[in-house]
Amino acid sequence: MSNINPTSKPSVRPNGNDKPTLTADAWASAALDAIARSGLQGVAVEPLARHLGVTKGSFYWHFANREALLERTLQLWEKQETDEVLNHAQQAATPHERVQRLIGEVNASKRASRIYQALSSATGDPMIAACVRRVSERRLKFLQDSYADLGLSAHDAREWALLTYSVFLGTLQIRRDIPDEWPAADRPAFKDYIKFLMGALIPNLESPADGELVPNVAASAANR
Amino acid sequence: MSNINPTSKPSVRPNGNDKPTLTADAWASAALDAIARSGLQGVAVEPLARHLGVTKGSFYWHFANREALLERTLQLWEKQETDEVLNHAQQAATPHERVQRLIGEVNASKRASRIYQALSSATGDPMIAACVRRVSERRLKFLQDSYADLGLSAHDAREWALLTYSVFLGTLQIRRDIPDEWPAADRPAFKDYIKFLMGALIPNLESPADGELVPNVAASAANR
DNA sequence: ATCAATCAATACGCCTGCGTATGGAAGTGA
DNA sequence: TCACTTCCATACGCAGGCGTATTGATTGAT
Repeated sequence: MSNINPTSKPSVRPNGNDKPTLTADAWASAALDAIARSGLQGVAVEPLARHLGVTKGSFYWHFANREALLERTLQLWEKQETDEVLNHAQQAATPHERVQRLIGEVNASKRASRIYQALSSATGDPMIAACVRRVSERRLKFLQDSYADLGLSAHDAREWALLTYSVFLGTLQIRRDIPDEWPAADRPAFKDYIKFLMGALIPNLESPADGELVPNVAASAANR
Repeated sequence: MSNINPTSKPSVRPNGNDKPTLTADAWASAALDAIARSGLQGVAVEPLARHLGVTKGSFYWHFANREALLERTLQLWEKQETDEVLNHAQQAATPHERVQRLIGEVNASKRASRIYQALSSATGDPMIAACVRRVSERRLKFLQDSYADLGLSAHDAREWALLTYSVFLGTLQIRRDIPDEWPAADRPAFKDYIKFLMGALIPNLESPADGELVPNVAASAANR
């Protein structure tokens, strides 16, 4: 009898001592690591089994097939992505600080960036595409809401959100493609550039003389 | 005897009528198409041979192995990428217009975006990484030079180039991940957002009162 | 103590892609 | 015409991943 049960089934039987007996989520977690390392093709049953120190016999008890593992892995990723990343910025009190935190997030783990890009470039699988879509839309809406809370109109908030999110995504890719061109986090140039980004990505709302918003970036010269 | 010749060998023997006899570049071109369609794993000898209507026997005459095809394909991509994309912007007279053209390029072919991302996510192969790195560095330097020609200092030009390039890359990814959130090129919201981008990504150099450059984005309210 | 359920190992067949070996057809030069 | 080159087909062995079938070991319940 195979465990076709797609939902959760902890079965975390500590077993007393040495053999923890794997969980479906353990496989999904390992699959996520594999995506970060080797892309989507890293999600292969036999290599994963070897990595976990077991054989295929274990896998096909927990999952019907590779597709099922992929589905579970995507659920795990989507949950982590929205819970951890967005909640971090969500906790910020002011919308101003919320956007700031998201911008600072560009220096976050390369792992998340690699997973995202690996999934994003998997254009074939509609399940993956839908998952990436949901995650990306949620991020964008979060940004748009933040800008709206800053006092921008829906139209302007959308434009600023698109701008900032594209900077976020693009920066992740730059850090991957040409890491040498990106200032290391411990060098002064890093904080310098982050300040520049803050100025460029946060509208200046101080001159509503005619009732219109006039966003201005901070003077980059002030950063030096 | 195999054709280990890595350099060019046209051998475009029209053959008179119906069988054009393939070229190494024909294989490379097909491989590039495959990357755009199915990612790096699309570069497989037998599927490509089927696609071209021949068998492996043809391939292993033109190339030593799959790696050699990849190398040739990367050369082709690098050439097209720098020649076609950058030259288009290069022709612009003023640096201001040069940056504008690059920004407008975000609406360019999805094919180029897919190829770039597929190669970028191939972190394993150092040959691919080096190629992506060269292409990306060239683009960034082009942007930096453009901003420098605009009158910015080397430091400021670098920051603006990083910003604009990240917007460029990020926008390509947004258009792939959440195409519905991106205004279609034929709708007024598109030109609207492009204008917004121009304002946000082109520094305003009109107030050098104290000799310092004070870049400002244009009022987004002016776009409506 | 026994029985059933849980989890995993082993062994098998299948498919697909890589690379090689060999031969063959079409043109080319002598 | 005969040798030789160019380009491709065919056939083969190999490796690796997927999925199945079967068996085995450990545990929990009765």
